[in-house]
Amino acid sequence: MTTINDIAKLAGVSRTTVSRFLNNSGYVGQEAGERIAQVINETGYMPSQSAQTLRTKKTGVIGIILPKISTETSSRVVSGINRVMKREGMQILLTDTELDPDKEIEYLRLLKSRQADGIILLATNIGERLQQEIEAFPIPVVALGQNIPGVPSLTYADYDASSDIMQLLIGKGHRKIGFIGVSETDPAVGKLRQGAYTDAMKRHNLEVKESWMAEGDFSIDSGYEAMKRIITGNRSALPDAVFCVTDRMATGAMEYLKEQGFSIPGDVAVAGIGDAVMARYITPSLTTVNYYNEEAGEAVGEMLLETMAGIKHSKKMMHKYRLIKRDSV
Amino acid sequence: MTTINDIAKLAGVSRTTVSRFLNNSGYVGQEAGERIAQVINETGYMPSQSAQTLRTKKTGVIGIILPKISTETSSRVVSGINRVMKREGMQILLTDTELDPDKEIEYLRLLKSRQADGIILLATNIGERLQQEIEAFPIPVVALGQNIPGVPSLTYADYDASSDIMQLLIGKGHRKIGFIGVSETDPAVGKLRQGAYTDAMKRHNLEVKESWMAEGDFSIDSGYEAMKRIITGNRSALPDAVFCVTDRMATGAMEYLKEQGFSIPGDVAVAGIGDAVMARYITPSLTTVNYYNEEAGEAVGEMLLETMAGIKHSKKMMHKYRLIKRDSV
DNA sequence: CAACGATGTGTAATCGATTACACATCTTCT
DNA sequence: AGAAGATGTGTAATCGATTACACATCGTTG
Repeated sequence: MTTINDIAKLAGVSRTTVSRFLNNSGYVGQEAGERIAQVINETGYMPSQSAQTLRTKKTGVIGIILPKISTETSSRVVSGINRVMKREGMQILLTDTELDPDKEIEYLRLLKSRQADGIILLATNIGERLQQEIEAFPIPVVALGQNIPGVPSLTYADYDASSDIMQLLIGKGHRKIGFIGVSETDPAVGKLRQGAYTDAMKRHNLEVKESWMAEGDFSIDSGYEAMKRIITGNRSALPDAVFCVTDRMATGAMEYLKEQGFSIPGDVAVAGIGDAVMARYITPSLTTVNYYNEEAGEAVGEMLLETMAGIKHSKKMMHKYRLIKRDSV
Repeated sequence: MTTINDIAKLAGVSRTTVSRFLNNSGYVGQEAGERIAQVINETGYMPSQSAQTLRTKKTGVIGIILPKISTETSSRVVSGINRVMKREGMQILLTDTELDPDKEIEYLRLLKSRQADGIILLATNIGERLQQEIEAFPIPVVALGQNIPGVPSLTYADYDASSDIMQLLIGKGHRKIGFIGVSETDPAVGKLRQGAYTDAMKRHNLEVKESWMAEGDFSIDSGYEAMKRIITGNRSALPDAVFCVTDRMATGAMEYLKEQGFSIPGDVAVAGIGDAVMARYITPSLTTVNYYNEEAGEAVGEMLLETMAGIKHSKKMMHKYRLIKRDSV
């Protein structure tokens, strides 16, 4: 590998001058500059990032901690983050916790040792230890999707969006509404969305039957199984609609309903959240909420940038969303 | 930030001993070791990656150059790569060319300056310049999906898989088979799959009508538009099947056909490639080919690891695939 | 024309780790 | 008992950049 010293030697100047040329700091003479430029071109020299980092403490890398790398939501968000980071000439270091909370801490530490300039955390469930770790953390951390106390967080409008879905369902005349959710250890998807469901039911004096509610784990299959449990457990009093907290689970639920010969939305209406690409192309097309994940990614990206620049950003902002009415309701 | 010097001071030893303790190289006394371990625990010290890299030339990071970050294929592949890299304690640096060939070179250079230990390249179209760049590249590069001369490459069985699809279509009695492809600048998806199509047609003495062929750009919409062009341009002699080179374009094509009241597969059969999640849940479910992208990711990962270890791996291997027969054919 | 600021370049310290080499003890073996 | 090896630790050079400081030259100004 060619180093700055090689360049200096070849161009007949000191490495100081080369460095000045590269960062255009200080003065560099016309002639010297040209010689350096030439040599750099010929050699294809690029400064060693690690040496630069060692001196400047800036890596130009931000870390993203994802619950799962290969989901539509993740990749949309990453894409958004990528856009703003690219603009700033920053790279992204990806890590994947596979839904294991211990790994969140592990990766936080790892990103510290890699001296990431900042970290974006897409947590699912947030524990005591996580918060403590971040508390004394030497590099800026921002969160997306979950509200983490003491951390600048950008959250989705989970409660409002879910309420809108419920409003739509009820507006269409549905009264016996079921619910397919996820574990309440997930504050946003688990708690908030379920809260919106029960609140809406109560507000309209509708009965919330325990047996109309089932829990999945985000997967399509778990939606299928949850729907099955609801149907088989309520032969005499079937719900006429089901609110699923993710599109994937809604897809599974629809799959089961279709298999059993139920018409959607005739017999049972189905709604989801997330606006997966799939949602538009399954039959019937799925009513859902679009969260603008990519924009959210851009937004946390900006948020992190500002936090890194020292701007106190601890106020959490809600992000816009859009209800998409299709044929499943 | 605490450094190795701080630890040394606190533990009352020299930084050499601390380093030896950390890497357990050389001897470290029982007592000294305990004191060091203690101090490290108390301080939460982690060695500076950049300093280590500067000395050892190893970053523990590999770069991935993707054509597009937010696609199902990309995220599956990345997930597979991630699995094997995690096992080796390596991190992943992601870059996204947004289908711009110039960026492939740009990112190659960038990853060089970041001293990635290796690079995995998912190229789409491969030019002269790219090859030259890699030729003299100081760090190991492997490719996935495209066969790049001089670079260890893992390619999918594009030709065979496409042939199987054609075989299936023809076996089902279809004779007037249309084709929705992508630009031939993409050797794998563009050329190979189209080659399999025309070869199969010729082998069976079937006419290949120019107007039955259309080109898209991977997007669902482009599949829709391509299908539209084929239908509107052939009112008198409609194809009775269409082979689409990706599931997304197949989805778009089906969408148009359904809109126009064609029955699938009754009037027109449709087949894709890729086994997108969606493929199983649209109606009718889409006949396609699963490429085991995640396993392919693991495989290139291993390939890169071996290349990094000095094992000459220039022989390209084909990866397995699986024909998935569903209801659209 | 002396003084001062602008311009151009070099010397050497520094960032935080690793590691070759040297040195001191302590065992163990003949 | 003396030599050879094992054990434990420290000194200092090194990796490739940035940057404070010093120095030289030149044009401008009062």
